[in-house]
Amino acid sequence: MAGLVKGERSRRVLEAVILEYIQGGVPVGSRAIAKRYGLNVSPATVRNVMADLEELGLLFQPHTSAGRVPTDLGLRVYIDSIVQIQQLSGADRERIKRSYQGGVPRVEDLLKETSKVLSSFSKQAGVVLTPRLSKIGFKRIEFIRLRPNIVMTILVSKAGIVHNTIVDVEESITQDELDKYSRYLNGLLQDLTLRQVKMRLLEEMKKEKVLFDRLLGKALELSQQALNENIEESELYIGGRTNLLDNPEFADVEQMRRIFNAFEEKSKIIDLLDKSMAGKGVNIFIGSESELLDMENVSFITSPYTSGNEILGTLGVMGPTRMDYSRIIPLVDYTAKLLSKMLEEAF
Amino acid sequence: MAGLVKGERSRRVLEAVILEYIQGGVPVGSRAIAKRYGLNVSPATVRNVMADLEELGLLFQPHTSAGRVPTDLGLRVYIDSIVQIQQLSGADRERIKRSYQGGVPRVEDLLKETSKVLSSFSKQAGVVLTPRLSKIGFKRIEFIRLRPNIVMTILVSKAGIVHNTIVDVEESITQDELDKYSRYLNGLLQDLTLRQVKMRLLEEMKKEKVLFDRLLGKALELSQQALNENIEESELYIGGRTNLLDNPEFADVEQMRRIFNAFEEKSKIIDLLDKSMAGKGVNIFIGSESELLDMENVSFITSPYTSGNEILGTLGVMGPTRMDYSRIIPLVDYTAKLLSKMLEEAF
DNA sequence: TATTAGCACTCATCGTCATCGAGTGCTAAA
DNA sequence: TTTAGCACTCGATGACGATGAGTGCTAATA
Repeated sequence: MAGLVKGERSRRVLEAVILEYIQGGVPVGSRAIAKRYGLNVSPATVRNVMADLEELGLLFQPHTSAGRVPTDLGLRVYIDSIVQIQQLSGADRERIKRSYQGGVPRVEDLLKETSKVLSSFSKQAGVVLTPRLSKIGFKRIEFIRLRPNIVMTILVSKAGIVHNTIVDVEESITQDELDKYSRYLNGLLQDLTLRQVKMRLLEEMKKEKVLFDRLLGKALELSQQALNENIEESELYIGGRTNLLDNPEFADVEQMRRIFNAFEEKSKIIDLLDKSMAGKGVNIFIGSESELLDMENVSFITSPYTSGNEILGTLGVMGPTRMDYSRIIPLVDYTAKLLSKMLEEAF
Repeated sequence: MAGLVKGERSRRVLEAVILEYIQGGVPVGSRAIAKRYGLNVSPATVRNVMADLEELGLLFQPHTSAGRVPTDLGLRVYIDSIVQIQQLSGADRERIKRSYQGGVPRVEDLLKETSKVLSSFSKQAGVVLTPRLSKIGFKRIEFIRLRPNIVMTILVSKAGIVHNTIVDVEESITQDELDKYSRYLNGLLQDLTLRQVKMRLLEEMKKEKVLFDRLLGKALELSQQALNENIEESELYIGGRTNLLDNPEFADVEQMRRIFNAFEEKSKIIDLLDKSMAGKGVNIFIGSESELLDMENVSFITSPYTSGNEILGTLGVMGPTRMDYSRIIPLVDYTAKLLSKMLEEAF
């Protein structure tokens, strides 16, 4: 796709149109480009180039006498082969780091804060997909008897993620019994991920001795139930939703409704971010490319974050396709790396 | 204020204007009211009455040749002394109950679900303020050593609300030690509310024996820290934000921005709901009455919910001042009672 | 005296129409 | 190959009049 645009000048013009469009949000004409951007050619020449670019599907003309607007494809080409991503300035990095001040935070708070950091530095919405429970390392399980036959299970991960469930048991159990269960399980499950824990529990349940050891059986059953639901699911933190309202292209209510519906549903955005977990480094979905969402004009810039070698989740920025990619791409990249580093310490 | 409106007919007219306005959202004229609402008077008479009501500040005329619109004061009079709140129909009650299907939920899920129920039945936004931690009953405390000098504390309430904090300790502690602490505290603190727990801890720390018992001292200190923050704060669940986008009066972006900013900030709405915790039964804030919010045209219909005799939090519906009060008031009322009943079982 | 019919008046809304100007494509000259 | 020149397109803007819903006032009526 990089070879799609033939000459240096065409590339310059495409870049100019996009930069101008990103800044102004209105179709951009040949004059403006010829004047600024020091191409040293006349508007007429620019017009010719633009006509070529339009034929290639990179630019688009809303109506005959209007300027040009980049298409999603045009943005794609620009991002893949024209724009050069510079590093974030040292000052910016410092400012981002400073946003995470304070003592040792809980992982959830760290992630929530990250969504805010992303949004405030991008002036768009920041999104952070939490790690799936199945990926986190087991630390401890507790059972607490809330009512005679209602037990709360609390799972704590190595990194300090807490997850609780309510289990309905058929016969009433005493707290003493429950304490025994948890002591037993805490010994058995050290140093596994929750996914491994789940499998381990299944293995154990098959062993013969379970048949003879009621304690064991019950403990296994209970924890199995606690793990049964949604350990493969992630949560989504969204920061700075209202920033999106400042984008003039979202001024009409219909568009806004779609976006805020997606915020409320979350599942669609989660699916999209899930996808981006596979690829390393920064990932970009431009407008219609993310078919999942019935949202035209919306782009995502995402990056997975890790701890050690394990990919835990994804974070990113959501904004209009007309977004300052050259600024936000390094922002997302840096934030992901910073978060990964902070998590490395915690996990 | 009830006596503000002199005659029966005036009241009927005020009611008619409000009903018509709630339905249509546009200024309502004398003809429409004379025709429907069987007043058996001519439009001219209605006009005279309307002029009187305007003088009283209950109606308002956007411009000379337009119909009338109720003012916030007009709505207040209507709600306080005209509208009669009927019971929710049995069918509606059934439908609401059915929304809470499924097994024993966690309290948080129950509250979150409630915000959704409120929004879906009102077609507006539903809000639920969670109980302050300080009000809930202590069940259990656990300490977990995440890293040598980082300890996670987990508080569990009787009703199964889980709250965790991270505490930074100066010298490293073993898990065994921590287990001793928690055993000790769990014995000490049974059957207190968290507020009482906090005070109890302070008392204990003053006793002489603490000076001689290092274990004791450390345990107290640790739990004290865990309780230090935000046990007087509440969380806010908001359901059905996007419903508000359907209200034509919020079509303009500026208004929308204000509202969604409030959703993101939350603190203003929390303050407002906090206020309504004092009054028993349904509470109504009409437009400018809730000066806290810089939101014209927004009303809140709220009600506290309880468990036993204790007021735990508030729930309600947030919508345009032009809202179907006669339907939503009983909805909020019933939902608060239903939730209270469900919580009574849990607490 | 309270109500109502009648009527002139007001004013937001809507469609029409002309103007304006940014931007284009094309042609011919450089 | 580039560019100056020019006719053309078309959305945006604003003026204008027609429309009609709704009013307030006055005089007639019950």
